[in-house]
Amino acid sequence: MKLSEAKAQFISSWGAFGTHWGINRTMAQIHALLLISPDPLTQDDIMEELNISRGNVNMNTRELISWGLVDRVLLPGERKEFFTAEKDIWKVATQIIKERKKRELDPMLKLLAQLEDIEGDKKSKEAKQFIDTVSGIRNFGGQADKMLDVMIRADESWFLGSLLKFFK
Amino acid sequence: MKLSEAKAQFISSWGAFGTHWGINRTMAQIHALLLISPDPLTQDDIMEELNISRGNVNMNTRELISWGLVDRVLLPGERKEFFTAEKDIWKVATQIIKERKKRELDPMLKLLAQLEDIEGDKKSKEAKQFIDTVSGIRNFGGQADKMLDVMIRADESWFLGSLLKFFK
DNA sequence: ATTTATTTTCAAAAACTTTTGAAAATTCAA
DNA sequence: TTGAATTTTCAAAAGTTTTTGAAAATAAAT
Repeated sequence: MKLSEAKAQFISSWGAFGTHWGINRTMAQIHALLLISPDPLTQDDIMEELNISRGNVNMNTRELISWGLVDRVLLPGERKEFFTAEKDIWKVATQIIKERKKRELDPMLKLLAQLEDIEGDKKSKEAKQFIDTVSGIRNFGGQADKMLDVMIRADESWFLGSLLKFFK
Repeated sequence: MKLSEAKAQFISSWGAFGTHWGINRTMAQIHALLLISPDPLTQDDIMEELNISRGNVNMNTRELISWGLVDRVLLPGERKEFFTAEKDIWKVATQIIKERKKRELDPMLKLLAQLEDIEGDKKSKEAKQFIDTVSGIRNFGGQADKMLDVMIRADESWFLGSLLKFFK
């Protein structure tokens, strides 16, 4: 496979996979493009490479920045802004986990805590199943939360090394 | 909070969270409803509880069944089909991980393997960064894949117990 | 074999999300 | 300042996904 072909494939697939991960297609494509670009790119570079509008690039680069996956860089002597992506995949994964935990898991656990104490008859079959389900999810979520906290704080080599030993 | 109110909240939030996890809103709501229902429900029960059409219930229950999260049950003496959800949250999580691994991670790793061997000059800055990025993702994904395999096979108590010791 | 209950299908409608592009705002240099 | 380059915004258009509901198919009872 030629490099140009492989690049196009990578960008398009990363985009498709992104949609399964709560990230929209274009955002994931821009991310993919920046991941394989050795040097920072401008808005215009991205527009041209991916054939998308200026507004679209602007909106999605900002979203990538808010996810902590992309940085704006200013090159000396250049008027335009450049964008560059974190290349270390462990850091990328850690950052995504951190954001999703904050945006999804933490609010869910907060809500479940509230739902657990309901008024009135807790002896009915209905109430029992409700409380059981909610507390089951809350427990599980709590464990996951702790585990992710450790992962986020962990150093890559320490973590992967230990995990491999653990699962060997 | 009253039970009815808490139930409605749970269903609606589970639906909202589902959308972040590659499951559509209604599918997640039906799942939530079944999770908190002590007894199996019919298509009509679900239609009524969630105010959605028959076609919608039919489509989404089938999808839930294909994810292995819901079962069709036939109650003796009843003409209609009933639906029931697996209530053990560890099994639910395991099942979701298994399906997503199959649907997303495995195909991605397969593709990345193909992209790694490109023709021609592998010394250019462009080619180097591309190969680096792809192999980085592939490595990371490979580790994740192994780890998830172990998790899927693991028994809850063994797994959570060990993990807690490990992360204490 | 016919009727009745139930489930499935799927085309069209509704709802939702993403993209565009041109105008407004901002930034920088002369 | 003023003007050119660049970035941002956002309403409307395009695209995508989900939902509906009625007709077709299937299954069960009489």
